[in-house]
Amino acid sequence: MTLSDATGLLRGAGLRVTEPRRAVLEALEGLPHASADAIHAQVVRTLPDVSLQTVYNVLRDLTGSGLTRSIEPGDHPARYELRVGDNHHHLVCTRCSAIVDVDCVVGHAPCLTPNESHGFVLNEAEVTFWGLCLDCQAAVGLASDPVPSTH
Amino acid sequence: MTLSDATGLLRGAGLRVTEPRRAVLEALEGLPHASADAIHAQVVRTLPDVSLQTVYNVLRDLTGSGLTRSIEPGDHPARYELRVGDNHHHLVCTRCSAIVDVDCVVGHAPCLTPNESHGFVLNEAEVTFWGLCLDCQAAVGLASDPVPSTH
DNA sequence: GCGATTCATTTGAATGATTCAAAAAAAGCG
DNA sequence: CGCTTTTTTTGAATCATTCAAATGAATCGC
Repeated sequence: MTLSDATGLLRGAGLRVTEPRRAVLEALEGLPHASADAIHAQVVRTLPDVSLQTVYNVLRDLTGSGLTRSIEPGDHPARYELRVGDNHHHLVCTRCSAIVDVDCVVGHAPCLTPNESHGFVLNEAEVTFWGLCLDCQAAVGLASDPVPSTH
Repeated sequence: MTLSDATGLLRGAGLRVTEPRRAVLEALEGLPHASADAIHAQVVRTLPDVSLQTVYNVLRDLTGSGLTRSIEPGDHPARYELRVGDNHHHLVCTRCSAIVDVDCVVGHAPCLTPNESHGFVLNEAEVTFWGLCLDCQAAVGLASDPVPSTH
């Protein structure tokens, strides 16, 4: 993300342009699905005085303005992403917490309409797929079966 | 839930039968989707000395044994339910946090298979529907439009 | 460009859900 | 009934997140 991209996004959202805000946007480009803590760690590499509290403030404002989206998988700390407005979903690794995006299945909006809505007016269907990522499959395989079996 | 039901469930799961454990099972029958705190409040009505810590311990053990399931919608505290093993999903009210069950759409397992699994081996698809429950629709309507419009 | 006003950031502390740890009590086995 | 293992209690710790007051910076009108 270029400096002017971030500036334009902030202006467009009616937010003041500040260094911490630009830095958080830039960090999120390189670290999709990062936690506040991880974003902070990245931001302080260029702006050493930015506090974690500021990162929380910035993420609150960005999310409130629709520039970022927060996801809260299970009991993990919240993660943030730049990809907004396309209602995509997530794969979460149960072992290492890696997260990757998955597009919503197109054609029949599969999960947006439950059988019975019990009178609820729905505005979002959130889908989280839990499983083992490739790396963790390998790691678990090694741990439980260090010598590849030939059977 | 009768006393012998709870006892049988615990025995069947290989867990020792204790009063707090039976009381938590009974509480969950009357309070589906209750938080640890809410379960505790119910349990102490019959067993005043049971601590919140014990409720957490019990819920950990019950969930570990498959007698209960925990759900963690967004940043809400965890909720617990007796209904296990049928992979149902939940409607959560964004205003009052009410939760109701919805069955998985039958016939085509809609959400269990994303388009691309990115190499993940999946073992669960969790679907959370966010919206306004009936009561909160009424309450919001009243607040924003106290005199029903005739237009 | 400059100053006033509004909004952002910092610092330090508080909160709330949950977990850890050690000691006391109870469950289940023989 | 007594022994061993597991559970419960008590009290404190942890972690992500939020609150609040004071300082500092960004924008608007001139």
